[in-house]
Amino acid sequence: MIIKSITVILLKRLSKYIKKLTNKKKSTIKDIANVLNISPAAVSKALHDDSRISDKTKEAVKEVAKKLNYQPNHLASALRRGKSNLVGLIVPRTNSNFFSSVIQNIEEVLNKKGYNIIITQSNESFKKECSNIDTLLFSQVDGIIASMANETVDLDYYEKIKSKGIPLILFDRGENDLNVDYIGINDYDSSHMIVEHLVEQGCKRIAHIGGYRHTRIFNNRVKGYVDAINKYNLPLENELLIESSLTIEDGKKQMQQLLALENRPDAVYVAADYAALGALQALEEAHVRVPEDIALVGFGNEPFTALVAPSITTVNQHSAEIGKQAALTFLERVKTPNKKQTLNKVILGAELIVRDSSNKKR
Amino acid sequence: MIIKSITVILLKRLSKYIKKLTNKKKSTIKDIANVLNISPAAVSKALHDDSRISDKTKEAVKEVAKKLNYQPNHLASALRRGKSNLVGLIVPRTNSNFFSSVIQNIEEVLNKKGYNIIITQSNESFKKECSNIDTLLFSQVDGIIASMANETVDLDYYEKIKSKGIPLILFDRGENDLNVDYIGINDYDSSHMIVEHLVEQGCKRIAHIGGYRHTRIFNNRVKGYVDAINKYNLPLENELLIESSLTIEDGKKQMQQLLALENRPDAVYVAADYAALGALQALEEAHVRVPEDIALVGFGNEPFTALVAPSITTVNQHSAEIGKQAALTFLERVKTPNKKQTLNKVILGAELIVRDSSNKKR
DNA sequence: AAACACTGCTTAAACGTTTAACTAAATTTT
DNA sequence: AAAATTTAGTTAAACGTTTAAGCAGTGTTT
Repeated sequence: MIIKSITVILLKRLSKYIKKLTNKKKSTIKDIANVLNISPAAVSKALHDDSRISDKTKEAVKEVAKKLNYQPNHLASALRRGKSNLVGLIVPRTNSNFFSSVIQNIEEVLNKKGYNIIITQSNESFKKECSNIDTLLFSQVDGIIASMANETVDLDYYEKIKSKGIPLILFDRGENDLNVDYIGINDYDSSHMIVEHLVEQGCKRIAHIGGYRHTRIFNNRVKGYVDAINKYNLPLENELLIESSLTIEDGKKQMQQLLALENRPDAVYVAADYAALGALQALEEAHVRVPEDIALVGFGNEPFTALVAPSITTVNQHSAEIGKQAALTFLERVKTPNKKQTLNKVILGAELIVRDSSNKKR
Repeated sequence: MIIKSITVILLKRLSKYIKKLTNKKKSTIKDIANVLNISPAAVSKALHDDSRISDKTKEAVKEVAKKLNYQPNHLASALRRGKSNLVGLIVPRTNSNFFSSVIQNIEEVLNKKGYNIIITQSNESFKKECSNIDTLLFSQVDGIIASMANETVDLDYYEKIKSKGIPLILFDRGENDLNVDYIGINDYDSSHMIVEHLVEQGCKRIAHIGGYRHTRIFNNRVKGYVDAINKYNLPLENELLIESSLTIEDGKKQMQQLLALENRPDAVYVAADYAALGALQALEEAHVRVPEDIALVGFGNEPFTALVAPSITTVNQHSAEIGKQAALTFLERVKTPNKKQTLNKVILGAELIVRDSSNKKR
C-alpha cells in the first residue's frame, strides 16, 4: 500500500519532468535527482557505475535518464574534469586517399577509447594552420595529431601546443626540431627503392620532380634520389632535379620543362601521385610512349594510379598503419602526462608497387 | 612617487604570475584580475570590449592577458552562455573533391562569423552516422550540417537533432520527410540534360548505372533518366537500368554486366564519377572504343575525370556554392532560433561538362 | 540643493558536472 | 554489547566564464 503510493508520487514527478522536456529544455542530472528524490551527486555516480551506489538506485537512475532523454553535457564534465576527451587533427587536406585513410584509422582507434576527433585542414597554408591550432586549443583538446602544411617553416605555433602541456604527435610531414613523437615512412630509403627499380628497367637518365626542400620528407626524398643516382653512377644534373609544389598543374608544367630539354631523361620520379598524373598528361600530349620512351613513377598509391592508362608505379605508405600508430602514440602519451616529450620516431616500411608506367618487361 | 610604487607592486605581482605560468598551469581571467586588483567580471567585460569599462582598464587587461599568455577557456564560456560556437558536419567521406570542397566553403563562411567546425565522416555507414550524431550532440554543437550516408533509411537519429532544438541543414543527400533546410542541385533535370546530350551524339540505347534508389538524389537521377528515355522514345529496358553502390569496383562490375548483354548499349550514364572510372576500366579491358562504340558519362566533376584518357564527360555540382549556401542557411537559422524548421529547399543549377568520353564530333 | 543620470566598476549567482570529505544507518567483528 | 567496518548515500566546493543587479562617485538637470 505504502509502496504503491510512493510509486504514484514518483510517476507524477516523472511526468512533470517529461512535460518540461517537450518544452525543449534539455534535462540534466538535477532533473533526474529531483524525480528520484536523491542528490545530483548520487545520480552522477550512478551513471558512472560508482561502487558506492546500490544496484537498485543505479537501475532507477538509468531508467529515468532514458525516459527524460538525458544527454550528458560534455562541456560541463570537461570543464570540471579538466579533460575534453577530444583530439584535434590537422591535415593539409582531406581529399587525398592517404590523409583520409590516416584519419579513418586514427578515429577508429581513438573512438574505442572514448575519444572523439576534430578534423581541420590547413589547405597547405601556414596561416590557416595557425588558426587551426588556435581553434583546437580553444576547444580544449586533450592532444593534437598533425601533418604540417608545405608552407610551414616557422614552428612557433607548434611550440605553443607543446607549452600547453598537451601531447603533440606528428605524422608524414614532421620536423625533428620540435622534439615530439613522429610516425612516418623512410623517405630516403623509398627514393633508393625507386631509383633501383628504374635502373633495373634499364633507365640511364633519371629525373626527379620533388617537393619543396624545406619540407623534411620531400628533402629526404631528394637526398635519397641524389645518393642513389651517385651509387649507380648515373648522371646527376641540375636540369634533372626540379623543385615543385606537386599539384597536378605543376606536375604537368615541370614535365613539359623536362621534355623541352635537349637531352631528355628516360625516366621521371615524381614525389607525389597527383603531380605524377599531371606529368602523365604532359607525356601523352607530347606523344611520348610510357614506359618505353620515358618511365614514370609516382608516390603515395592514390587509388587513381591503378586506374589510369597506363597505370602508375608508386609507393604505398601504409596509411592505415600510420593512422593507427599515431593514435596509439597519443594514447601512450596521455597515460603519462608529466613525462617530457622527446623526439621519438616510428618509421614504417614503404612498399614499391610496380605498374605499367615503369614496367618495360611485361 | 606614489604612482611609481604602485607600478612596482603591479610588476611584482605580474612576475609572480608569469612564474606560475611557466609552471604549466594555464592562466585564467582570475589571474589577470589579481594582477590588476580588479574583479574577474571586469576582466571578462574588458576582454569583450564592454562599453562600461574604461579604455585605460581595457588596455591594461589586454596587456596583462598577453603577458600571461591567456587563452580563454572555451568550455567554460560555452557552458555559461549555452552556446558552443561549434558547428558539426557529417559527410559520407572526405576524400572526394565534392565533399572536401563543400567543407572548405562551409568553413570559410562560418569561420568569419566566429564559428568553428567539427568534421565527421560516416563512411556511408548508418551505424557510424548515428555515433557521429551522438558525438556532435555531446560536444554541444550549435547546429549540424549533414549529407546522409547511402545506407541511411531510418530517420530517428536525425529527428533527435531536431528535438534538441538546434538547426539541422542537409545538403546533396537529403530527405524531404525531415522537413528541414536542404541545399542541392536538381538531379532530375541533370539526368535529362545528360540523356539529351547523348541523344544529340546519336546514341540510341542508353543504359544507367544508378545509386541506391532509397537515396533521394539517386532516385531522382533514375526518375530523370526514365522520363528522358521516354521523352526521346528510346528503349527503356530492365537490363539497362542497374542499381549499384557506385564504388569504383562496383562500377567496373556493373559495366562488365552490361557488356555481357546480347544487345549492348551504345551509351552508359553512371551516377557517380568514381563508378564511371571503374566502368571505363571495364571498357578498356574489353577493348571497347569510347566514345565510338559506347559513350560514357559520369557525375560530380571529380578532378580526375579531366585527366584520364579518354577524359570523362560529367556534371559539375557547384560544390563551392552548395557549401556557401549551407553555411549561410545555418547562420540564418541561428538568428531566429525559435522559428520552427520547415522544408526549405535551395536548388542550384548544375552544369554538363562535355569531354572526350561522350564527344563523338571532335 | 535635490533629483537624476551616467560611468566604472563589484558582487554574486549561474551554467552542469564531478569529487573530496563527511555522515547516518546497517552490518560485522571482537 | 561496544567497537569497527561497510554501505549508500549527502553536502559543498570547484572548474572558468558570463551577466543581471547593485552601488559608489561624479556630473548634469531643474
